[in-house]
Amino acid sequence: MPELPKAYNPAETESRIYQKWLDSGFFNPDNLPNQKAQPFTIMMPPPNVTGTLHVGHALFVTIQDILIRFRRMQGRRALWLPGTDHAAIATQARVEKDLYKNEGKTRFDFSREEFLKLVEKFAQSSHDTIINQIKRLGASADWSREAYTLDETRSLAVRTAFKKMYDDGIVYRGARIVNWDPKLKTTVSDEEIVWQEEKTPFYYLKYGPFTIATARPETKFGDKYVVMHPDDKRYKKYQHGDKIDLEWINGPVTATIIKDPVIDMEFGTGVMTITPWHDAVDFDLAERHGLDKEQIIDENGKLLPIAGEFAGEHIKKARAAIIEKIKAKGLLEKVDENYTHRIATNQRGGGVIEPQIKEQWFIDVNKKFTLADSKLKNIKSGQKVSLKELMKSVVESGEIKIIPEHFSKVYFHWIDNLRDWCISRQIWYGHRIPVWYKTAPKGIKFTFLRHGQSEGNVKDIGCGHQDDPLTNHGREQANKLKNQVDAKNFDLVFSSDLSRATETAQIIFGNLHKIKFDKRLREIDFGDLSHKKTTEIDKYRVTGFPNGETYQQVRDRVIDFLSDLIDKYDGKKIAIVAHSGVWKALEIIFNNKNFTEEHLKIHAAREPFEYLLEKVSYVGTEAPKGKDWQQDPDTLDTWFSSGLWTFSTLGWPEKTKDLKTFHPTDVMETGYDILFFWVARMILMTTYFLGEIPFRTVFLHGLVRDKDRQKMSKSKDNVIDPLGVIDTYGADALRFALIFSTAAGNDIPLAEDKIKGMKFFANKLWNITRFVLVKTESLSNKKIKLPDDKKLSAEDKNILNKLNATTKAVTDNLENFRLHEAAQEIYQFAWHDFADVYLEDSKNSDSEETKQVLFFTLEQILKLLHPFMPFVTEELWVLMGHKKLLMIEKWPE
RNA sequence: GGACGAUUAGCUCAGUUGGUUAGAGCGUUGCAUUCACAUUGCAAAGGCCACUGGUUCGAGUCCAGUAUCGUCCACCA
Repeated sequence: MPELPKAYNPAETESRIYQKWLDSGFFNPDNLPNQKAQPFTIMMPPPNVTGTLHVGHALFVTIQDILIRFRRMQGRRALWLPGTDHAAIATQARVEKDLYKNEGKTRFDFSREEFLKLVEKFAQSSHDTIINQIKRLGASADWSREAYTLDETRSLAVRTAFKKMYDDGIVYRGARIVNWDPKLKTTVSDEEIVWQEEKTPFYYLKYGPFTIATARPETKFGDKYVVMHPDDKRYKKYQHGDKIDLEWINGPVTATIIKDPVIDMEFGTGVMTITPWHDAVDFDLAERHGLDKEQIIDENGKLLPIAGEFAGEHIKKARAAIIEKIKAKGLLEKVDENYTHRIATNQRGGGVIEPQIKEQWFIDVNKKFTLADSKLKNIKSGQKVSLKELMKSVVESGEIKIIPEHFSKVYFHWIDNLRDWCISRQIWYGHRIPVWYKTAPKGIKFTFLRHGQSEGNVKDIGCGHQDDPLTNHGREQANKLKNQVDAKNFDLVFSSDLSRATETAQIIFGNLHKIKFDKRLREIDFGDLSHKKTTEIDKYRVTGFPNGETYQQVRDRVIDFLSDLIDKYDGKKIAIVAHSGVWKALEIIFNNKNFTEEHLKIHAAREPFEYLLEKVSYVGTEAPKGKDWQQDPDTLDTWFSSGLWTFSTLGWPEKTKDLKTFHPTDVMETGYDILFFWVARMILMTTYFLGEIPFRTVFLHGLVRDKDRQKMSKSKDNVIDPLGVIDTYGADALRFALIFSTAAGNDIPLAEDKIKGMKFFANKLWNITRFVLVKTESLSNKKIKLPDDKKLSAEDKNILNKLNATTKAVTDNLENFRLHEAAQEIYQFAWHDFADVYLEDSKNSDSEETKQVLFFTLEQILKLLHPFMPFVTEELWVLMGHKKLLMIEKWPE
């Protein structure tokens, strides 16, 4: 037997062992011995490609690797699928920061393509770094399946997802108040905002007979509503809707009194004016009362012409001058210099958020839709549900278990307060929104003329068959229309069929125009649904139309037709003679609208109806054919693609074997700080798209802090660099220190002493093995079988009993996610029961049984410890003479 | 303002469904050293389990309240 060094050397061992594992192929579940075994899946939370490994990564890698290695040894087909996240805003902000620091440039000094190349280059090198660092921790992940949120498969998943949500009316475009970052020039989600305390002067201004208080006088130019609580006795004499003329910053304005209970009577004077364009509360209030909204500040944070002489100035700089003017006009009553309030800033890049009303894409969390195919416990296939209800249901039913349990409450609370999710971002790096627009620069003026009634069967479609000629009554209707329109005004006339519509058109236009017939127009048919309810009609978007067509088929045809018109007839006036179903289709589609009562009224009428077509939009997974289509410049919130992670990584939307085998996944292990950002979004996306849960257990870990419970930060100089730690103490020591003695969900204080202690433990194992090997050298039969009970000494029995108890405890604790307890059990047994006691006693015994118990017990210890300290255990396993890898040894029972 | 946690040895933390004498790591003190390991071993000191009540045969554990600390969410015109 070769002489072993006196101390374990992790640096020499780890890379060699890792390569051995890689060569074995067992990280890939397809290569594991038992292909019929139950799978066990964990999707790795993809680290951002923004930087290098920190202890947070080390923690999640450790926990997940422990779970995976444990289950793999239990014989499960364990898949740990790794990947990285493009982290749109974070990555772009990082590159922009470097660019500005090194070259003094902004992204607007480059073309979109040039800039993206820079970001991609950075992302690629950052990716390589972080992946190699994760490997150094011993991660037994299946690198052959590695995914990236921005790679081709994942991008297709994103586009497919967007399109389906759009088709279901879940994704919509709307003008709403959003968090606008003037610095990065993008919207930011509610979750990405951090609040900072700021001491600022608080101005009391005279607003006619009232005094209003504000910290932001620069937003007040357009204020023309003054709001107070309906129960406020001080302002009893003013009625809701009263108008008052008063002198304001840039001259006289007429103010309107609004009474609303949202006002806090105790705060300030109990009266405020509102700025709906730049404040979420004011926006809601304005929406409630139907008030005007006016933009004061532009996208760069500069004042607009409404500010008069201050127009064009940046709000920060303008404030002092504005206050001077207010003072000069005698409108300043007093100033409170000791006022603190909180300002919203962007977590990434730190710009001060200036709310704006902007056209953005949203996910509607309250809209009911039909979940066609549900495998969920409390939701039946075909049931109508909202995303909120879905998200709640799967946790309430216990299908998804959150550990520690109290986070369920936090989760429910969050859902109750959830607003529609703004998913569009005005940055460049990320998934571009799969919507294309074709614009008609001059616009096409449509006039819709409903054709007269025809003969034939009047079934549920009220106007008969489209190939039937007009009735006498139909001719009367056509003549009536003729008197209502001036035929000379039109450049072009389309009819939707060759019979009654063409006949109607001929009556109206005579020989003035050649009547064009377009087959696509004829085939566009939403039916005459005037007599139905809107909810019934809207259903067709999901279930298809009475004639068997899907909404998407009809829509694509309409878009194709309109796109052709834009190519050929921009600036023209076109009359379309058709039945109401056609018009409805056109209008609804090019405006991206749901059916409304308003549509029904219009289409029930027989009067000509005008519409200006300026733009048509197409939503699809690929760009539409034809010229001049412009893709939406916005990108998607990074969490949109992350939300698809558990199934996009398995190849969705293709129906892959992997998807069938490994989904739903077993465990989602991540930090509690991204429960809302990510975990909730995965539940939303997966239940919606797959009708099943993304994972059975959510296992949340805490934040790693320093020994004094302080957050690690560069400025405090208390950052523990995991790579430095690995170099000094070994990956096993770091892993063990991270999970030892900290319960799930709690923050983890990590001191260097703790890691050092764990290195001692690895070394202890090394020397235990050295001793056992020397002691058992004479054992001829290395295939140990437990000796008969009768021959065993009291010491032998005692240690075997303890081993048995430890094995049970470790297994039980691992199965129930009590990793820290499992670690302590095995630590205690290996060191204080086995080494301190039994091993010492064994020095006085030379019996065959003792040697066998020594050898057997050590084997079991290495197995139990392998998930926690994979490197040293694997190395010792080999030194004990085993040919097969420890990583696929059978877990002790 | 709302929600959720925490309070156990000098320090950092465990303690699963209530059940004998409350545990670990580090630190402290004493002893040991040709021994697999000084990156060690043996031993010891150190706790009114925040406080006050309650439920129970029995409470660190369950309930109510108080205090202190922390986290998250909303929001301050």
